[in-house]
Amino acid sequence: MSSEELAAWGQTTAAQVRKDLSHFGSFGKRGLGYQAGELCESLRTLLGIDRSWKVALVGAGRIGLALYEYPAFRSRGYDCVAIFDSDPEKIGTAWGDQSICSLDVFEKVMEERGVELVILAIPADAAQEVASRAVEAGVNGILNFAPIRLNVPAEVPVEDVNLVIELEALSFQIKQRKQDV
Amino acid sequence: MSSEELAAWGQTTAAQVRKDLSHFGSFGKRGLGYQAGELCESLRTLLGIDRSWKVALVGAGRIGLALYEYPAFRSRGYDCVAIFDSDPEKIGTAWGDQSICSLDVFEKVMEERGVELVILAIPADAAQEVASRAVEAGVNGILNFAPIRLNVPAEVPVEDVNLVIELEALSFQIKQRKQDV
DNA sequence: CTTACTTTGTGCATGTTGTCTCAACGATGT
DNA sequence: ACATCGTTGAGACAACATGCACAAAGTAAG
Repeated sequence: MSSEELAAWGQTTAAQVRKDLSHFGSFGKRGLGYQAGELCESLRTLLGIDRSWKVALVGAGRIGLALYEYPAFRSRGYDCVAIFDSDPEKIGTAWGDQSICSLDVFEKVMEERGVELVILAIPADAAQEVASRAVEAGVNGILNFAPIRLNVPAEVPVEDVNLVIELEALSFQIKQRKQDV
Repeated sequence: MSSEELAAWGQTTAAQVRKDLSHFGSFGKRGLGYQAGELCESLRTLLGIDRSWKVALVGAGRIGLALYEYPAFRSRGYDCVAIFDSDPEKIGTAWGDQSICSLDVFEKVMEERGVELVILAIPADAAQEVASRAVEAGVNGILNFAPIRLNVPAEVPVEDVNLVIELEALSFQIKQRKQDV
């Protein structure tokens, strides 16, 4: 597969593909292109997705449920090993093979089950506190759905997913294009 | 409110705040700072979020439900005026005040209700077809949760939300930091 | 009025990112 | 063996974003 082909696939340019890949090493053969399977495997290793990760889900609301049931999740090696919620009515009930835990036992469960990633699917006003406790408990990274900027040490990466901002970005782009015309 | 204060709030530098704002005009008063309410209003207008948008939700699965029930949605002016699904068992049932429509009447409903934005919360293999039909029906923008790169004309903006990529980005960052140490 | 203080908006210098171009290299065919 | 073709990897260059520093401008106090 040539860089040209990869570029078409990823909506970018051939030069960009080659530069990005060469940043990590030399994967291609001149005159021939890249060996797809081999390249894929190398990239998986480089990206750290050649293994499975232990994930805890905080927040058993609708967003939490949608994530928990999302098939691509497990198939890509993200194993949900714990679910937490603060609602007493939910605690003790189960989703699939996971029973929902109280936040009172957060630290204990996190350590026992060796959680590496935390997904925050809770309201903004509770997110910072849970994030801090997760960091304290030694978590490696946080995926944050709450609409606030988490304050955590720089060595703990945070990825934010903010649906409202996504929609607002769309609105802005639409407005821009209408004005251009 | 000074640019310094705004910068701390948004985790950036004062110079960055001033430069970004000055890109759109001159909002501040020297020696005084920015008048928060006024600035907010100006930005809302500039971003195109000073009005409400008519949204159609395609896909009445768990992700669709989570989005539909997300309170920040409506409170920010995104009004869901239609829900579509391909599952015959869901068609005709209702969520709140919206009954779920068949994709057979997609074009008709889109026009009747004046839909401006489409949210795709459906599997990857159905997303491209619906996206094309939405463009054909004159949609202004697409928020895409399906894990594929949609092929649409450049004048229709698309925002992608890909949860797996988000997690993989986290995995990569974690791996990087562990190696640095 | 004048002086001291605060804060913006912008020119400039620096670093990062994306694009173009081309020599090096491997494969293929004569 | 040799020439030709196709493709990579890297260096040069342009475009862009970021951070710094300062003049301009406005406030406040004596």
